[in-house]
Amino acid sequence: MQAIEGPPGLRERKKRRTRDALIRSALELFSLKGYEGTTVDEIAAAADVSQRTFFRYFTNKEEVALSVQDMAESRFLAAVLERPAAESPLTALRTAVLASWDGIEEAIEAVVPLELHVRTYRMIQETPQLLAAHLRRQAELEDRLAAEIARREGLPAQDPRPRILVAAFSGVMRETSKLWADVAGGDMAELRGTTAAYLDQIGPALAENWRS
Amino acid sequence: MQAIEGPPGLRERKKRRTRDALIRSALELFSLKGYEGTTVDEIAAAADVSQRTFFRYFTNKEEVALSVQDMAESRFLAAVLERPAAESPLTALRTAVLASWDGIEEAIEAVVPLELHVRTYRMIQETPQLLAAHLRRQAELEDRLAAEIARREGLPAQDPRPRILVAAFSGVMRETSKLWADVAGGDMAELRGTTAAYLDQIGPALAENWRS
DNA sequence: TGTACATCAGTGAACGCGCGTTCACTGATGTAC
DNA sequence: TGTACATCAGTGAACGCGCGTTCACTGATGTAC
Repeated sequence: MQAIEGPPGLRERKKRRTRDALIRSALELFSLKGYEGTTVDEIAAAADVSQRTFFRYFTNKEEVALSVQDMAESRFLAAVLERPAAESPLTALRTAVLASWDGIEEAIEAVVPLELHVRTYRMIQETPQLLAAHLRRQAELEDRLAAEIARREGLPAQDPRPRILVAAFSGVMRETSKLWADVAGGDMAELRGTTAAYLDQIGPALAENWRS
Repeated sequence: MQAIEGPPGLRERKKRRTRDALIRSALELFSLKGYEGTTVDEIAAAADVSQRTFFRYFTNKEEVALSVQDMAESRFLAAVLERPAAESPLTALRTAVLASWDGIEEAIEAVVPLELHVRTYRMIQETPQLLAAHLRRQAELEDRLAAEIARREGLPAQDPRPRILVAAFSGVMRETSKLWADVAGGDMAELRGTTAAYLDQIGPALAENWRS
């Protein structure tokens, strides 16, 4: 029997609040004192819970740093799963990522100020341990995306095309995300524009001669 | 005045031997007891030096695990720098990677048995912390490759094509490397074949319709 | 509406552990004359 | 070939530190009747 999700009870709402408080406290402290300069104990204290409780919500310190980022990636994956089978693989990825950005600012703001999230994104890029963890998660996402595309297209697991496509696509996303945080200062409209422009460059980038 | 590299003296040769001994001891222990199950003290003891000495050669435990892999990547980067400017970007990458594999088995064997290197490669893929560190280094390599291609082609820094090309290319390399370690059991001839075949799939992978 | 019980979020305190660093030092290798 | 000095790889011992875990427990929320 599958439990139908009703409105969350008091217990669930309190959990959500505790979790959000931990994330907010963590990102603020990271922004202030750096990732390595912040201890788990400090985060817990700032969120007014015990250190023990921190570890009930996050299995390690990395996880809280990447939690908002993670949410954005889950939305993207969910959006891909919803694309109609008629769309070509690249079109599906493209429309999915744009769709996943609808309402994302509100979703983030429900947890942390958008501006703090942008600062956190920059911090991830600059902190070797976090960048490494982030890239590993991205690689996991790429695996799932490639599997989904193979499924949609009815391809055998060893066909290389889904993985190659996803790698090129993800490369574009990595670059545009960096521009979004560093140059555009977190402006989503600009991110949409840059992403569309960069995706259009995939074909030319793989052409033999760039000077034609 | 640039010091011309003469043949290495006794001191240099001993350093090289100490370093190689540390790598060999480390990879063997990792293979035997896992990365996290092996301490730096054990590695140093197995190589018959003090723990203090270990940290003169490697800034941290990750670095020794990835050292052989690192060598292969340096060779690739060096090979790219040697490609004639007349070659198109994708051709340059392709010929460079194949060239960098000439004699690589001997270069690896000079440090550790090839078979141990293959087992290490698999271990890296399976150990979250190492995979993360490895992907971060790959990302750094991608940055340098993209910069070199932009330079060759005389492109402004913000042109997205070098980065997109390098991302797609690196995606192929990641996949074929995994196949090399997991399926081909470290056979370089097979790696060459798979890589060539996969690179030929880049174009088709980015085509709109895969069923044509 | 009230009672009895089950669930489970949060606690407090303590701890093991290995990484990476710091100190002042020794002795082998390299170099100059 | 020998002496005097400079360089630098390696040592030994000790330590600070924070992460992540373990224990037995409390009290708030949820549920059944």
